Amino acid sequence: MERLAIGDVVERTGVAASALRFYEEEGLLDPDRTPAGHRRYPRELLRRVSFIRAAQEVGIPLAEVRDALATLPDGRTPTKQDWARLSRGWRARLDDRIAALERLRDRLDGCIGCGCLSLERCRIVNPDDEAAERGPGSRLLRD
Amino acid sequence: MERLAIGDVVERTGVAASALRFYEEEGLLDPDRTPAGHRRYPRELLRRVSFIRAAQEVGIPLAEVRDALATLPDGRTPTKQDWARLSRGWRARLDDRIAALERLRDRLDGCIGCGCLSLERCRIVNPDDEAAERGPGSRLLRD
DNA sequence: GTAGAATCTCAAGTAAACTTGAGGTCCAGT
DNA sequence: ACTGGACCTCAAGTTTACTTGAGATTCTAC
Repeated sequence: MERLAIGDVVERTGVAASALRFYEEEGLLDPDRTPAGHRRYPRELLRRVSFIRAAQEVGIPLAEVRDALATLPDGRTPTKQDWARLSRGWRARLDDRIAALERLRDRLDGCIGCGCLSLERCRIVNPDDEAAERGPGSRLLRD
Repeated sequence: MERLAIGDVVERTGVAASALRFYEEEGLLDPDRTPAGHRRYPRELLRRVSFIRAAQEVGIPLAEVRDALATLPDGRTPTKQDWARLSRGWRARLDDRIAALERLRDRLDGCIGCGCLSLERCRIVNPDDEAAERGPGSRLLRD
């Protein structure tokens, strides 16, 4: 069984058939077809599916995932190095998101203490501790 | 200026007027009205707006924010303790999300090393290191 | 060789969180 | 008094990521 039917891919990946078809429509996957038109997924495509789903967990939109996948060589099966390259850029995104949430959490800690969320004083609402009345007006959560 | 016009709220919070009206429609805000029907936001509502936007940053859907806000006492202006209570439950959510992203990152580190995303061996794709061929089939990213 | 499962395409629907537009009203300054 | 900007409502549109349904075909097993 070198090339899997869509149902097999559903079973192995947990990704719904409708989603697989959708990814194909969006240019993220391009399975072979049987003469009758049924999709056949070479095993290497499972790797793509995994990449797509994992990227989604990190919060990367499909359009960007498509662009990333488009940088894979066409013609040959991607190598470990190819995947590693994609994963590296992706790890940076993860770090950014984690850092942002941690900043938010730290500010929140201050707020639990004061219970305020006050425009003038609260650190989560007004991180820069900017005076509310002067300057261009305090914009909340500008981060 | 005890009760702000919608434009003032936009200026102070950076939240679009259309979004403020939307939040109202969804039951998250309930500003007063002038006799002519123009919205007037008491300053305390700015705190709600801040809470809503901050919650959004943490990834909490509006429906849940509405439910949280609904637990605030109606009749009296929420106290510091009220806000602190909401913030605490909210901090737990943040911790969960951070932890999930960190787990993902750690697994990703292994994958950058191996460059694989292989169904059988990759830690990000198959966290439990389950043999792919036996059992109910390896479900990816089940986490 | 036929029933039932699996698959196909294409169109439309869903959910969240807003935005945009049309058409009309209200208010502040000159 | 009048003009321009701010505001109003209500309906419809947008984006992302899919799901659902209808109607037709194909494959698998008995």
